[in-house]
Amino acid sequence: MRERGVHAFSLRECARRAGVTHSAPGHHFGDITGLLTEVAARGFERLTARMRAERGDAEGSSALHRIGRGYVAFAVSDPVIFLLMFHSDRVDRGNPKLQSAGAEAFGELVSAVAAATGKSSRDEDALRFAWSGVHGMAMLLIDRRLKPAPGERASDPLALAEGTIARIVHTIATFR
Amino acid sequence: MRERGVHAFSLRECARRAGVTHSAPGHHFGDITGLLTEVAARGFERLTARMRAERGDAEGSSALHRIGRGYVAFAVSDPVIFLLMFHSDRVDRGNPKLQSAGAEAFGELVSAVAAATGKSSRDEDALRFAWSGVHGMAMLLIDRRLKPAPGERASDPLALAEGTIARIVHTIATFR
DNA sequence: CGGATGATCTTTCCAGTGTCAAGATAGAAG
DNA sequence: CTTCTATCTTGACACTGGAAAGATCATCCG
Repeated sequence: MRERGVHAFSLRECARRAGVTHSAPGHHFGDITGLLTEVAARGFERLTARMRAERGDAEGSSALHRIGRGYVAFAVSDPVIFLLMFHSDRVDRGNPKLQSAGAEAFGELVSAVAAATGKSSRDEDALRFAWSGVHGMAMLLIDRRLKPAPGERASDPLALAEGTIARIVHTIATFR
Repeated sequence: MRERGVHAFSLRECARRAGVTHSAPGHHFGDITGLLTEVAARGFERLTARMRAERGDAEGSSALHRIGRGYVAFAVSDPVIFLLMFHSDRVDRGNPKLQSAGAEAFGELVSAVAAATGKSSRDEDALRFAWSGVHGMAMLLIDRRLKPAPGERASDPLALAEGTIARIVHTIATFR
């Protein structure tokens, strides 16, 4: 999948590399959607882990900044899986494991936003704002749609995100 | 494509519905990537038209708000094509027609951001912030990942975006 | 010990797919 | 009247996902 994109992924090639016959995968995952759904679910688990690691024990708006950085970093480091997780029409969105893995990742964002706003009750507006900004950043970076400003180094795509993330966090921290 | 997603699109079924034989499309578009690329390019032309129509003759930060609304509205009204345009691995990103159509759509955003900031020189930070926010909003709405706040009607997905777009625009208008 | 059970994988088959090469058709150009 | 070009067809090939049926084998239970 990483080599040639989701569309080029094939059960048979997958089985070949695993050293089994072409219908062994079908036995374990039902069909190709089942397999991709499992891969996506594990992707969400990895996203959660990445965000937690990046957050560490940070508090306040620093926590949100780091969660955002972890989110974008994960997307950039594994773009094909990230796209599969969020925007592929080849996964089963109703799958319970996928849903709960997604919800857990989302929970990290919720708690970080709460840390940044200092509010006890969930602020849906702040959540939407934060998620949209960070997710859009991730998607645009994946597609290499953002160009470095004049004088800015482009070597690390994450560096391009840093300023925007800071701006998002700052805006949220001053939400009223 | 709209009926069953990009992954289920088939040249042969396409030809069947067009009333021609299975390899007529190949003659016109080379291969399936060529056809999808053409569809994506026309998608960008429609996106541009949609944003222009929504902007009308608005000026200042109102212009940016409307451009953002047009962007999101297009994405929500034709999600499969929007996804194809931005994040499919089945289009040829190097295609000149696709690139120029994309650049023209981007130009609308650039000019709207300039209108909102009032700056004459292009502000890359503001651009990134605006584009990330609006694009992320569009993607999350497409995937139905945003839930209405308590007491908020969910009937129209665009309504969920309105507040966030306003917040983005306001933040940009006060960029310094 | 010995049979039942269930998990894992294989074999075989089918309809469907993208792509290619070669040919047909027909209108326009000269 | 010939040539050219665009459009499409015919026929073939290797590949795909999936279904059905069977093989192998460890484990459990009496």
